[in-house]
Amino acid sequence: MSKVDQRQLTRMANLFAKLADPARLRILQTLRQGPLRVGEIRRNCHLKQANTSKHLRVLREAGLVSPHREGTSVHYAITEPLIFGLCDLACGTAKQSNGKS
Amino acid sequence: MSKVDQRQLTRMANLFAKLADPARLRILQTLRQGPLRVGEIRRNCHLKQANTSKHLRVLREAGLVSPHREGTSVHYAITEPLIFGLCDLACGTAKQSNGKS
DNA sequence: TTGATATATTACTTAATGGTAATAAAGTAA
DNA sequence: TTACTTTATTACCATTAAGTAATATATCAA
Repeated sequence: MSKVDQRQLTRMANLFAKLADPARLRILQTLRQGPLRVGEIRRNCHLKQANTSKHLRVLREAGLVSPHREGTSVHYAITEPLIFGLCDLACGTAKQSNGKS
Repeated sequence: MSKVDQRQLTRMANLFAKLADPARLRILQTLRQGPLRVGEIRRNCHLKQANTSKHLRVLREAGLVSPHREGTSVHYAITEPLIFGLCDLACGTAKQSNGKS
């Protein structure tokens, strides 16, 4: 990361922003085992229907997950497995670093 | 990351939130080479004085950097080098994943 | 067509955040 | 003490984002 320009910093910040939500992290964690329908995600994450849809949209527009219609339901799958490296690292790092935010 | 509870997800999300700002990423990148005074950080990152101070506070309260007074000036140093693993990973991941956020 | 189910979107409120100017506080020197 | 420098804080504005209820859309079945 010796030479990172402003655009790249902004892209990195945007990616971090997508991951800066417990609900979305939970969704990603849930999808880690494989694709799921929206309803399954919603139940697993204890989210309201509209809220689930909004979070999935954020992840979808960020290119982290992708939808696949199957009848009346829509399956979502991880499209960027690299993010789990980020999640795992953050999981370890966040264990002691408890900012008083 | 097989078993992550809600608290841990929140901690992870909080950490990601601290990194979800280009100015803060730039500050961290600047400090990567070694401690710097606030004024130097401010000039290097092209930030206003108050803004620099605010971002440093966020990073400080998150436990990512720590201050050290030396006369009238204050030096800031990285206290959690692990975050650079996150930054480097995000830097690589963010190159292609361009969400339209 | 109607009805039922699954998902997405809209409108709205509330809360959090970044940037800035002005001010305060801390340290040093004279 | 006063004056100067450096950093921190406050008050304010504008923007963004999360959660929710209501509505819309899509698909299939009868």
